[in-house]
Amino acid sequence: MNLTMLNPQQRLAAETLEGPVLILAGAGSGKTRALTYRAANLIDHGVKPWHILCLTFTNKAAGEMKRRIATLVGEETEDAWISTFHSSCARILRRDIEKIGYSRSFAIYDDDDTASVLKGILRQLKIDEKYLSIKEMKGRISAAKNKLLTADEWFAQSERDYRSQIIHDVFCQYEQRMKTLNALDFDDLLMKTLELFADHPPVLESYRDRFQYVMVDEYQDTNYAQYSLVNLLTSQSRNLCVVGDDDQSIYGWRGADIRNILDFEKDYPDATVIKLEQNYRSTANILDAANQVIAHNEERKDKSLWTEKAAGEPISVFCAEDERAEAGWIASKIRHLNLGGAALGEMAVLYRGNAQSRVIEETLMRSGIPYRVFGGMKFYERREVRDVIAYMRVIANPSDDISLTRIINVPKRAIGDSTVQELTRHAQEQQMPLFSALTDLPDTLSVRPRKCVTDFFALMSELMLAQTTQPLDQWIDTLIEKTGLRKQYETEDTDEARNRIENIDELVGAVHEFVQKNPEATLGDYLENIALVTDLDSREENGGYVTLMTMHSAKGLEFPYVFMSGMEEGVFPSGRSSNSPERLEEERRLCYVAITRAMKKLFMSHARRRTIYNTPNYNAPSRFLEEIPGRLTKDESIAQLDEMERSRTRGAARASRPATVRPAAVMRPGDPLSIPGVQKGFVRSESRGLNVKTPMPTLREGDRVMHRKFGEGIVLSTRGTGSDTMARIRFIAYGDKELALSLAPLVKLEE
DNA sequence: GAATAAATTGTTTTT
DNA sequence: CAATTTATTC
Repeated sequence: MNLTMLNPQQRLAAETLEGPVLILAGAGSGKTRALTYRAANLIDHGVKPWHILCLTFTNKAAGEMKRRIATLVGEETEDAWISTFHSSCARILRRDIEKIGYSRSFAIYDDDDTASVLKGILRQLKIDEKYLSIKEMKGRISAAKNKLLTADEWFAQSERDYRSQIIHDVFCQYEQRMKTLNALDFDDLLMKTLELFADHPPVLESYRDRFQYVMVDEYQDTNYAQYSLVNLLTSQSRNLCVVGDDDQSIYGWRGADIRNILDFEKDYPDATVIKLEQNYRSTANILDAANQVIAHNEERKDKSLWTEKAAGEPISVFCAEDERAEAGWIASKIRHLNLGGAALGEMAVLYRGNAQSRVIEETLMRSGIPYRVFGGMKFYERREVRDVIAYMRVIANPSDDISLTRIINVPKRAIGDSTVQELTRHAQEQQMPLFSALTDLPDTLSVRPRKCVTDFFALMSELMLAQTTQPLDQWIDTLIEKTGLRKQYETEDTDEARNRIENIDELVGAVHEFVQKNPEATLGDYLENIALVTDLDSREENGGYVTLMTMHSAKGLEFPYVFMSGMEEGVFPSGRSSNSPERLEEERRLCYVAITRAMKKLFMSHARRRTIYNTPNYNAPSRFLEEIPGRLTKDESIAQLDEMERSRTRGAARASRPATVRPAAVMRPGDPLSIPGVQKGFVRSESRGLNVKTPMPTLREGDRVMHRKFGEGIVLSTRGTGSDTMARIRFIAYGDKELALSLAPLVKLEE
């Protein structure tokens, strides 16, 4: 194996093949490279690929690793398991879950599905949602499962008060219901695998024999269940190599336990510890900022990243009037980067919460900048897509009542709520799945609904039969055709309907593609594939669009140009973390993750006024901004004014006729630019005399202008002459406005 | 049973 | 505010 491409630490990581290994890999330190070389080196040393297990958190990371190992060792990697925790567990369970009393055709339920299950239970137990919400219940169950606690065990360690009893009841019902539905939630995938191993030692033994070399990526994000799984598999071979960075632990709220990585050396006193501290990604300025921010955390392993790269450009910081102006600044910067030769695919706008994306989206759309939003409403969460999938799921697993109730009246076929309730009640009495109630009809049902239900059952039978006779790609066409799922939108002449048709077609296309890639694939294979996939996995690098995503989703990615928006107290760090030092440290780690995504240039922005739930908020700049030394930043809120001033003087000097002098523009109370409490940015303008008379710019169609409040815009048209000239201007962030040139604080921008 | 109007309610992050 | 859920009318 040629390891000369690696630095000494990476090389040590790739060469330490036996025994426990801890690789502490800082951001951008080439950890994937070290890991892939290590896997390749194992194979090079005669380890058979099927003895290797690589566990990651995302499909994307797994795919990337698989691809890179393949290029190093050729096509021999097919037999190695390189996949996410969840899909590895699903694969193990598909084989042997019958040993613990489930059917192998089990469905994997996502958040929406489990919420429906819980909703039904809360309704049945007549529990007021205000007393115990679905959201809380989901959280409780997930947290318990992450700690491998059953409902009873959870109750035993709870306060055991009345409310805990209720929670316990719901928890028990949930478990029971999931079993009759033949469904597993995400956490079950791990927990049931461990249950299988605990109850059936020979199964565990077979996997221990198989996986003699185990590697775990992002170890700082493992929860107790994942930790247990890994340690159970490797307790004999002791060939466990984990990679991670305690500074990038950002999933604590989801049960990830940072102690798993902090205590690795306690778990394995003989572990080889390797630190990767050279960063290959970011400029020195960016790295310096990241180091300075994270240094404010108490609980962390001591390490510091360094780089050979030059200082690079300073970090641009911008204080905007409100979130629209912030978005306008971002759009303006993106446009200028793009004009300067940078591809849109090299840029990412990051934010703390998905809700923040909307204003940015609107602004980018208005300025004609192509973008794609990742996270948020995912493709597989669209209603029409879920409807198609629900059909597929019922056909693969007729016990899946949740999916069946979803589609029983989609498209509309006159099976209304009351009929469904009748059927559900009957099924429950007879202890059978809802699907069986479609043939075994309750006597109470009247003639009309009876016919509708029978017709529906005939349709489903037909589809089930077709599924056994047709290849999957042909069958999906049959499904769309016979159900009329596409047709229901064809008659509708709205953008929404067209969009839904587009999504259905895209899903059908995806199935066809899946069959192309896996000719032997069954319906079950396809369903499994989509159950564990997210839209993050579909991101193409260097696409011709700007990437919009949360800071969490950005982990593991890198972009030459990164915008961190909403750098405000209460937004980032999130208001919910302010009362807990641990949570604040996690927010800071998130900030560290976000900063270290940037390769060449980082932009940070905050808004003085931000509208949240329709109420204006005035937030102070984020503490994280203050944790970055001033020598690394450049305040663009002032720079923008400088630019205005420069353009103005230039414009005035060049003006062939005497500049029109206009009366002093006086700031009035209530003017958005003079809200009390301003510390940064535009308030400086007063001291810099920007509010006094300025020459009226001569503008023509197509000119780019900068407005003090509205930011950048393009002149659409002008009318009138002299001091009465009015210009219609399309602002990036604020849309079209008609302004009097003699009054508006406008300057022409030089291209 | 379906279409429409009214009312409610929520916002971190996600494999 | 917008999206979802519930009430009302046909």
